[in-house]
Amino acid sequence: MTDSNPNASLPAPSIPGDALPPVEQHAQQYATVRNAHETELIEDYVELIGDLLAHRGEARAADIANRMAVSQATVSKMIRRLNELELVTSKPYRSLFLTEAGQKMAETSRARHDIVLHFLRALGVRDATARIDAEGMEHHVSDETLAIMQRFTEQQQKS
Amino acid sequence: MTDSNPNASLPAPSIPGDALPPVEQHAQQYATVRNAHETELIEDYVELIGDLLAHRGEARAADIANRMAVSQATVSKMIRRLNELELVTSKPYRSLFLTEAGQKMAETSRARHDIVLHFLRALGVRDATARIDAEGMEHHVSDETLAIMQRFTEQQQKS
DNA sequence: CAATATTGTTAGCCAAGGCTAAACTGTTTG
DNA sequence: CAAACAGTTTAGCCTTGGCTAACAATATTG
Ligand SMILES: [Mn+2]
Ligand SMILES: [Mn+2]
Ligand SMILES: [Mn+2]
Ligand SMILES: [Mn+2]
Repeated sequence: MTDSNPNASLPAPSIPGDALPPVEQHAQQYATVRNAHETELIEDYVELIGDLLAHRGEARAADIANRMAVSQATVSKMIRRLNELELVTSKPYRSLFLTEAGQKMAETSRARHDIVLHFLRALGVRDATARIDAEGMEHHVSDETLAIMQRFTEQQQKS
Repeated sequence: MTDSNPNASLPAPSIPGDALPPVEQHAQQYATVRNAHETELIEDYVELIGDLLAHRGEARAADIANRMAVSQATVSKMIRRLNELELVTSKPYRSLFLTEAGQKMAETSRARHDIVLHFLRALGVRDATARIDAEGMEHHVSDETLAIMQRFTEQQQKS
């Protein structure tokens, strides 16, 4: 479990900027990222479906495919998964709806996404860039950081 | 390519917080994230190998497995891929080295990672949290945002 | 220097998330 | 109302990134 370092007496090659974190902490970093990637896409689907329902009144597979730039087959397969996870309900060839759990996830995801987006804009990032960065960053921001981002944005607006 | 909205005369359901972005822009958001996810793991491996070489003098598969909390088989398979991509050179049962291209990628990734990490700390995020968040966020931060983060950190340090 | 422990590789499995092509359903329109 | 069109599903393929189990090579140590 510890690093193999059979020859610690070798000269330290070049000055290391920062030391490596302890193995357990380092491992936690990567594990958390892998974890986030497991739910990331699910969250984006559910969030998008929620937005389509709110703004358009319905969520069709074709709209999702267009907005995600993905084939309709891919969306169809994903919808089956969302159904199995009981996040959406759907009848064949019909529009989609969110379950209770789905609505909750959509709301949470949307809120987090907005905090990150507004934070980036408050930082001075151009809108188009902020939107792109937020889409990826949102899934990797802890609650702690999220709270700090929100505070920062509010402060910015008061000035 | 446009949204299907066969009944635009329906009453807009609830007040939408923010409008949906235009389809093309929205699609770009998701496409950029998918793109980042293709190179993310490669970058983390190369960066870690570079760090191990710098701080430990050698990069062994077992160290990578421990630090990433992943099986040795997974690492071994990945190393074959990195070899094919000509990012590392390796002889069976021996330590790893980075090619020219690999060193360049390691340097770039490390620099980006550090900017994000230092930014989060400057924002007031606790170190352990900042490290975890940075590991995921680094792959989703545009050059524009990166530059702004760097400036912010420098400003912070001057006060 | 032989036995043991550690490290690395290979084979074979699995799930996720893409794709295309083909078939099917539902809607619009001549 | 039949035909054409648009939307949806299914089947089958591929790559990535995990895993375990079995085996092979190297390193350590009694
Ligand atoms: Mn997202
Ligand atoms: Mn990500
Ligand atoms: Mn990194
Ligand atoms: Mn990373």
